Amino acid sequence: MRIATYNVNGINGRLANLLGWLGEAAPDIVCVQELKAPDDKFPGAAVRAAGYGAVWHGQKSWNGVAILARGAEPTETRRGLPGDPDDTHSRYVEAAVGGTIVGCLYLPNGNPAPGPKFDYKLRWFERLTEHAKTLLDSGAPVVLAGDFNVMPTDLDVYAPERWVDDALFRPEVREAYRRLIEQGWTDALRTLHPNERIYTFWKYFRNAFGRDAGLRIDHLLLSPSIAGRLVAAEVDRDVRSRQRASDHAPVWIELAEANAASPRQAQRPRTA
DNA sequence: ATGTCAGGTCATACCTGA
Repeated sequence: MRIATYNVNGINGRLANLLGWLGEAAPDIVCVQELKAPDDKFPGAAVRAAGYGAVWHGQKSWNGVAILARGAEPTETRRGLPGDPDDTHSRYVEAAVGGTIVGCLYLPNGNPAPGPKFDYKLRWFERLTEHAKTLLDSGAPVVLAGDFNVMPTDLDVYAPERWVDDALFRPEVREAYRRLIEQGWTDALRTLHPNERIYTFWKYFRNAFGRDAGLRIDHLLLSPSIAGRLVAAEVDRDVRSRQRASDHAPVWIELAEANAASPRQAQRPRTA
């Protein structure tokens, strides 16, 4: 089973790009961020025609998240994080797909820092971490995927010294990410590629992609009950080079099939 | 500071967020 996360940066403006990639990569589940469209402007018919069921939580102009499932209808289990009824941003949607709980998130950018936007980012991160603990405690197989807007370490930034005061890299934010991981989550890409420079985002400015001046900010986190099934994790870099591309590339993981006969299966992938 | 996008509007040229 392949699960991807892709910040599309406008699902309608870049629909052809998204559909092209879906057709080639055929991921089983896709977490999409930055729809930049209200619920009634989500291109549900086109997504369905591509073979995907979907749940979405849209918003006019900004934010917006969706979960796509190939040949299946995701069952929505939550929209919006608990902990702040006054939060109007559409940044979290969660669904069950074939026994796996998928949380799709778009963590606030937080710039400029310091400031109210940065405060909101830190509060949102805290709410995410609290909810993540609840998910872990359930024991269910969970994937938390999306645009976290945080580079976890120096290895995840082309020029760390230039980003130390940025909301995506300030110590408070890296610390928040570390606390989340330490609950027991597995950062899929970093686990399979511990020493590689891997980026998922390149700014549109100054030929950032051409210079490979990138950031790793899109992450897939696995609960312990599913982490043992991780067999691959990659970035579809080529997608970033295309016409009308998002500034993010899709990131995907491959999970070995769960043993249908024993739902509480082993923590390690089975070998032939 | 620079740069590039997409979406939205007191619209055909700006503004914002990223």
